[in-house]
Amino acid sequence: MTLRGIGKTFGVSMTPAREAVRRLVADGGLSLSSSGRVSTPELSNERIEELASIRALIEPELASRALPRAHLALIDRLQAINGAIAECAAKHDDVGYIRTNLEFHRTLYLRAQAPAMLALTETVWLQLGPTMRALYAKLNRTELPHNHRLIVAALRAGDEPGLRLALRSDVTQGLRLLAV
Amino acid sequence: MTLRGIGKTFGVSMTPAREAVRRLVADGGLSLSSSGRVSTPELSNERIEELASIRALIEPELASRALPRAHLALIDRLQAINGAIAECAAKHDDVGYIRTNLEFHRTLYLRAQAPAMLALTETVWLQLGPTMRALYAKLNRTELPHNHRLIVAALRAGDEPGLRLALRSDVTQGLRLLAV
DNA sequence: CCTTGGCATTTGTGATCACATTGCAAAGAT
DNA sequence: ATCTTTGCAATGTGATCACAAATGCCAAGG
Repeated sequence: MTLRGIGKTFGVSMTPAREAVRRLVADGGLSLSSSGRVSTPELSNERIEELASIRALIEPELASRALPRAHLALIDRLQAINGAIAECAAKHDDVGYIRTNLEFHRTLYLRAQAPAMLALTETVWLQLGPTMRALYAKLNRTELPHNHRLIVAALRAGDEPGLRLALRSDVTQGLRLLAV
Repeated sequence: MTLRGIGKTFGVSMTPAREAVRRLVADGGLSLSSSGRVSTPELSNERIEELASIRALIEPELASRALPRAHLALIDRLQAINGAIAECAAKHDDVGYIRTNLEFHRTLYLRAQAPAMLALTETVWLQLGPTMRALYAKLNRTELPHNHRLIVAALRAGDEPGLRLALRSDVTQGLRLLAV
């Protein structure tokens, strides 16, 4: 991946390509080695465990803040997204699965009215991007929506501790499988 | 603040100045309005409360992870930094106070061996920068080191719940005064 | 005196250029 | 045959240029 190549790919010059790459590096999605060559960051088990811990800290808090504001229309939308996730799983569409899965979380967290927390969470997602790709390639995809159903059920019941627990499970369960 | 002015200030051209500004914007330290003009971000009470909540979530976790690795030399260094903080408070050196205060936290968190968490925390500190500046200008500075002494004491005693509590108090206490 | 319209200056963005450094590869020596 | 060295191509960085848009100012009219 060269700056000139990226620029030519998107029909722009070097300058915007450099901007984008530097921003990705600043957010942790890419790591630049010495002499500025960019590379996908190394995915050590410690790093994965750490990022999963961050998700387990912040995302239940976001869900808890979204709970009082979650009305029925939102819950229905979440259930619809769950259906789309199952559809992607059936079609073995990995990237669609990951994208829709994150859309489920983002849709819920948007209701939390906590933009800084959401931005931090998305930063963590960005850093986990290659990891998720590797994870869901070797994962049995029929089990994950179970946690999502628990989340929706807790939202309907207004069960705040259950919601936090379901989030924590959903976040850590998948990533724990990768840290072997 | 113009890009050309920043560049001339540091003796470089527009390009590196633009890089730096865009990076600060990406990290939340500055906010660019429409048409790319940079400005210090608005500090609403909700935003301050949200950032304080993030600190209250992550920093006790970092301290808890640092606790098993905190040997005596580290604790002595923390106590020395505490002395420097008191010195800055006596000299009414606001910026030195804030800088040394953050150095106290960073020194502790470095032992947690959690670079991603530390990076996220520093991002939050960056976003709180102007707020801290406004806070410690109107604050009685003789009370804050009390929490730091609690932190050091909990480290010496190996008291993990006490450490978490002291961190949470230290983080939220100051910022709560500003959200009036 | 206030408001509004237009104009000039300024500013950010994107492109292109020049240069130093790195990486690769080919050729020669052991 | 393999290792080393040397040279070239390619890449990132910083500077400068061209352009479009926005901001501020000044004047003219109400």
